[in-house]
Amino acid sequence: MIESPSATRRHPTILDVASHAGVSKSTVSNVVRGLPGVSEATRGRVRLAIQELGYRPNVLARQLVQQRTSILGVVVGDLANPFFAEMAKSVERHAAARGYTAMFCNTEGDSQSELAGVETLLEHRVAGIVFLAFSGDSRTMRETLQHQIPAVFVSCGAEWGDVVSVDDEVGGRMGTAHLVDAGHRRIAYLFIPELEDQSDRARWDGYCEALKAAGLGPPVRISWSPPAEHALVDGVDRPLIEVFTGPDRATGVFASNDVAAIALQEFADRVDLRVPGDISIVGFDDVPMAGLARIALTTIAQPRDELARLGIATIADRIERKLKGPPTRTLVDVTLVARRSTAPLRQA
Amino acid sequence: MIESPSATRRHPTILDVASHAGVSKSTVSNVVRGLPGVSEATRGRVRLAIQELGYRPNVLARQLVQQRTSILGVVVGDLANPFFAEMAKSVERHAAARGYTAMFCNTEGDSQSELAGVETLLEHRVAGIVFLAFSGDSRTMRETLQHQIPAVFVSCGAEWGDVVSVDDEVGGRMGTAHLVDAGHRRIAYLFIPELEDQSDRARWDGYCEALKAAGLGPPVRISWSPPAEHALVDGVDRPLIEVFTGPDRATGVFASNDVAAIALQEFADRVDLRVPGDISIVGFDDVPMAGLARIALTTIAQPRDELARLGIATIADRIERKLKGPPTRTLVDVTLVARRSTAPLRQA
DNA sequence: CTGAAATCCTGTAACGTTCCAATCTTGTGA
DNA sequence: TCACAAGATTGGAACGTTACAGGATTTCAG
Repeated sequence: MIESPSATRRHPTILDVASHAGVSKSTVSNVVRGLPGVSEATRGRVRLAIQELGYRPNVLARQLVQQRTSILGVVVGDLANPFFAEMAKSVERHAAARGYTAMFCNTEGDSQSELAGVETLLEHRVAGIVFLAFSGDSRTMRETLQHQIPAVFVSCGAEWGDVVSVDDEVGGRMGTAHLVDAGHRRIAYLFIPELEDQSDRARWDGYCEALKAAGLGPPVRISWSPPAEHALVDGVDRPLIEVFTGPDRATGVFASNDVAAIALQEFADRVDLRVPGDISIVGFDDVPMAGLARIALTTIAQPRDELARLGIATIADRIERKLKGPPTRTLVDVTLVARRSTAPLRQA
Repeated sequence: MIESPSATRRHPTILDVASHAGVSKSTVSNVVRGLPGVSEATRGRVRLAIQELGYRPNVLARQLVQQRTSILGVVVGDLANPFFAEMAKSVERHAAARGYTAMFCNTEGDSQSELAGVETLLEHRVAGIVFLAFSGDSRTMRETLQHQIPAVFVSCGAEWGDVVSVDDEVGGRMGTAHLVDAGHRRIAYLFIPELEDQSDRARWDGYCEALKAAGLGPPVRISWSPPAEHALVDGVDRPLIEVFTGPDRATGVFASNDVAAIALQEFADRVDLRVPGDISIVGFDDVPMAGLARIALTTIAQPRDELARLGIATIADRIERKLKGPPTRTLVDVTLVARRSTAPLRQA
């Protein structure tokens, strides 16, 4: 079959199929959707016509008349971040399994572009929104709420809406306690301010509690923007290295996520601090990289696929009205994976 | 403003806005789209009504009548693979910058789900498809071609359509030559069969040429499915370790991508082979992880963001008919990043 | 035969936009 | 005061589908 190269032939519509098969468009529609009440003979003829014309239903038109789409918006903090990448992949798979198509939008943790992204999703009349990251910006939230579109927050807290997540506070406590048990007395908390969300704050709470429970303190908060050699330590700008060399130096660090933990490990390598010799590091998430022998990061593992599965199940049930009533809160368990980035404190 | 909690109020339409502002729907449409020919006074009234009702245009309806969407389908091999994750992020950003929304679909390198994904994208009447991975399956290709929808292949070859990519053959040659220059005489080629595409094959060609040019050979082909201790070496199933311990052992490996290279490095670490002491490894892609001090992988770097930018520019130009004529082929340069996974061959 | 039920099929009215030709204002110069 | 142009506004016809009420046709028991 030769076609004129530039003549962009229009898509055949249900009407073309109908006239080609000698039936009405309603019948074609019924065949396409596999509804009963069409004779085998007609069904065959219609299918043949569909084949011959290369007809493909126009989802747009369908969705317009049905007043609902099967698209799920997915808000991701940073697609290039391994944790989000894994989550995004799982979410996409589970969404597809339930008949939804995922539409991602990437927000550099920036509530400005988060808002723009949600706006775009709403214009596309997505059936619901899955937040894998949520800045907590209240306007976005209200926008969404106001339009009565289901939203689920997976692994990122929110005051409102269905939440599927690990118990971040417990995780924070476990990670910190692991360091305490190893004899560390001065333990810092590391996080990346750009990406901080409610989950991080809960992890911080867990960290504080664990410290308190062990009679240690006060908490030390290191906020670090990755490429920096300096960091904001408890609010004052300090060369990062001092945190681990001064008289009151920290020997343990609980990081609110693996990316931060690995970045710190990298920093330590560069300035000749030993991990775990000089610093023991505990991360959070258990990204695939953390399991490499050369990284060997002790971390708090989240069951990513399970979170994605539950998240999709929750929002799908909301959309399909199988789930009604007040927001639900589903928590799944976290586990500590001990690797070689932590060790008992060397006695001085 | 109190709303009944379960009554999912319908979205206001352009007609609601029109009657609320006391104008016709056409005028509202003109205001929304920012067309000229609307008096300032009316414009203001309409904007107010939009505000008050919380109107948001329905992209579906717009696209239906306009016969085109502003959605770009993006076919990704594996979102969790760091190379694809970075590319996906860049692609999304550049697409958004040109007014397009990206719709990803993940195909586990499996041409079955690639086909299904493309099918879904076509049903959504995407304006074009960006392939970040392409199995080369001819039916998919023909499906797409047949519907006259623009497609661009970014960093993955195809016999047909616009291609934006690095010169994989040159890359393969450079990577292999780096090992040759370091004195290695027996150099293997490592790849992951599940994800092999035309780019990989071009890299293989480059590898073979470099070997030939140096008077070395024959090529050794290791196909490896990640968690395995065994591998298909030149077609025969062998314990992977033998490749690096036998009498004719390989001392250098050129891997067709960083993920494979890092997996091999991990394997080497586990079985006590030293990198680069016993094996020198060169990867391809320069994923972020490769730059970590603990990984320090020598690799061929692709300018990912540039590829994404050019890819989006190409397909956008096709869609907007600024680019006509036969398929284009844009090549961008590749650079060797020497790190610590390669070293001169130890003299035995 | 007849009437009713079952089966198969169809036509019309949405859905929420954009496009376009036509109409209604207004302002201006003669 | 009028004719005319320019500007502002409008109504109706698409776009490709689904929903649904009803129209044919067939089947079958009485």
